[in-house]
Amino acid sequence: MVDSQARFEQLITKLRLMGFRMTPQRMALMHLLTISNEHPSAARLYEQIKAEFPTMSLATVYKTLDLLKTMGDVFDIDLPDDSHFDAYQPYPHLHFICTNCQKIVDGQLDEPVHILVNEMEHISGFQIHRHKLVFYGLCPDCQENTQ
Amino acid sequence: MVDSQARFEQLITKLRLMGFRMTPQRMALMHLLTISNEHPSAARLYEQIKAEFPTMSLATVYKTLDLLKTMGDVFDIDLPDDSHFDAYQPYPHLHFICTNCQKIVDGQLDEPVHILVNEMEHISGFQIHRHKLVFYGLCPDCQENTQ
DNA sequence: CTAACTGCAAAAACTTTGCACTTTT
DNA sequence: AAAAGTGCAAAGTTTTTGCAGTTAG
Repeated sequence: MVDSQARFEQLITKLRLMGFRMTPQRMALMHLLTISNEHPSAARLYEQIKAEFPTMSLATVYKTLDLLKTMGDVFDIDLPDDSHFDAYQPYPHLHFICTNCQKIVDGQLDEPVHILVNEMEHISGFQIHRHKLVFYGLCPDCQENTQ
Repeated sequence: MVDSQARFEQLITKLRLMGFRMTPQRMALMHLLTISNEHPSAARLYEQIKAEFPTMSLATVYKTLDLLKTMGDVFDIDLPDDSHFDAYQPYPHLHFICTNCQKIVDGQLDEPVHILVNEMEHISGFQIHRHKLVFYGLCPDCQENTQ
């Protein structure tokens, strides 16, 4: 277990260094995010903070989450943009998403993934039926163009 | 490459067998989904179909997507429900989501994942910075209770 | 003191739903 | 002919935005 208090303070230090102000609202949200193992929705975060902090607003939750996302300290389990559908393919597959040009590329599944899934079933005790593997990074084109 | 025409026909057969009717709107949507490698949003699907099929409605796109999702032939790259945030943790990690009780459980990353990521970088040519690994299935509790 | 942040309320974006009409079987 | 599906329009959700007022630095 990682010391969440330490992570919390580390985050605060980082934001201060970057010139952001430390408001009680931000503190509360960051504390909640670092201290808990849950994966709350924006609305749930709002409710929890509001309980001990009646002046908190949903808009501020969103604004702060945006800030943290931009800085890479928080991320959605969802994709950043809108929903993208993927038709069934007879083989399970995975996705590469370029963080520069937003391109989504399909990948094939092979040996290492099967090994991974088996291992994960073993570790988690879950009966795994489906999985979603997404890798973010620079695609070959964008690697060239940003050099 | 898999024969997408075959997948298309396979899907149609499956739906017919299950007693669903084959409307031109459904055909068009299913064709689009199986034929392309893209990962379109609902709105984009709607636009594309509407171009050659002016009577298509967004509502029908959603209804059909729901149907296909329920049958497991299409899935969102996003999570089914609302966004859930995850605070930065100094170590990258993965998630197990129970498809019965919706519980989200964190997992640790270890050897097999590092191997996987290296392999994926190699295969895709992407410079991978981040990844999202989500496994869906029945958690231990729900495995018991559904037996 | 002033630039940044909050919180309201209004707007935008996305998805779902009800119901009369149409179409598949 | 009957059951299922469509499409409209309205409602529900979630997220974003503008701006006046407040506050951290």
